[in-house]
Amino acid sequence: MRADARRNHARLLTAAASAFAEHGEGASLDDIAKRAGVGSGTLYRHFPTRRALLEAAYAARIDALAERGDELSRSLPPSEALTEWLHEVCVATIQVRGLKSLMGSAVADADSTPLTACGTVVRTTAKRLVEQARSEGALRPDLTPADLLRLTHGIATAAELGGGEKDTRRYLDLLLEGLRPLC
Amino acid sequence: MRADARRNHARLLTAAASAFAEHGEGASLDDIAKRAGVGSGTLYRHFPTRRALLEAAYAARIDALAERGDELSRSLPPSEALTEWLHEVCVATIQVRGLKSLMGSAVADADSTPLTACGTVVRTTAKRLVEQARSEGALRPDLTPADLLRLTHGIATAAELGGGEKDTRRYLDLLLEGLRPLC
DNA sequence: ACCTGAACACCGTTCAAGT
DNA sequence: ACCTGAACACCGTTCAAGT
Repeated sequence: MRADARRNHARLLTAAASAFAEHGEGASLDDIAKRAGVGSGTLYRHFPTRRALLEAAYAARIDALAERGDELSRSLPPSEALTEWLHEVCVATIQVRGLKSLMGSAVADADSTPLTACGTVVRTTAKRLVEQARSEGALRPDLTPADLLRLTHGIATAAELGGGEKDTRRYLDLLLEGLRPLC
Repeated sequence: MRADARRNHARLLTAAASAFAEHGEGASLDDIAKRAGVGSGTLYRHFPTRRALLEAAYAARIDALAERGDELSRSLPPSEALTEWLHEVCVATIQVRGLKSLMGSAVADADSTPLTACGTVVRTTAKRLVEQARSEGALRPDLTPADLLRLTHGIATAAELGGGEKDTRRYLDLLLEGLRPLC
């Protein structure tokens, strides 16, 4: 990769991050190219689709979420670790502007949407946490990690329609009540 | 209202309905005006915002949903009537193209989004069904009708990310499990 | 090998002119 | 009172020309 290409790539990423933060996932691509000081063609060369740019812009945030999953599974009992991690996914979905649609397609059915890098990372973490909670008998056996991620995304959507971040815990707890094995 | 105005209004509504069905809520307004055989200014005169047009295009569908709520509350025990109605809301949200964002803003917090006609109708029906289920002791007392509508919208979102309509029942049942009073 | 930016297509929105 | 459609602004996307 040529030096100027590498530099443009980096400038596009920072420009994209701030534009998405300001205007959400629909931010103008032309504006992003301008902020980065490159021609619009250069943006398309590096990131052929809006999704590719979104994915790249939030890769670090997604990795941080995966890292948090590992931390939680080390420091808490399995079922609490899972609960807490799903809550953090909810909060990130709501409060990080532009992340929502990316998370949505990351947890969508793999047959209908091609699996994204973000999807792989998030599913891997979910899988580990779910398996640990299940082996403790804290989770219905008929739920896949993908089910849980989708339901959590739904809860984030619901909380966003309500009071925002302050409803995430309450709504998630209601859901998780239904996910426990029947008593 | 002048005769041609009334005619244009009607033509715009049918054109909008088919365009939204084909291309979702983002359908081109210019294309809708063309299909209706009117100038674009006429569309804006009748429906100043995209939301106003969406609202008008789906008014009948929303009224039908309210009507179903009344039928269900007459023919089923309160808690089943509520469950069944919420399921029908889910199914409509997923399968009627373009309806989703309208339903979303209909159940959003009234402080952040001005209450729509669709919101009023849907909330009124939810309120009656929730009150009947609650008086039977079948529902947590800390849940408002708005909470339930938001959670249901979240469930529809989750099901859409998964297998579509075939997951609505399963996901909704999981949620409703958590909404029952603690045993 | 990579970049630039003009060019094209498309869309939303407004408004002067028309009936 | 209502309609028309040209005009403007804005955006996504491509690609010939340039280094």
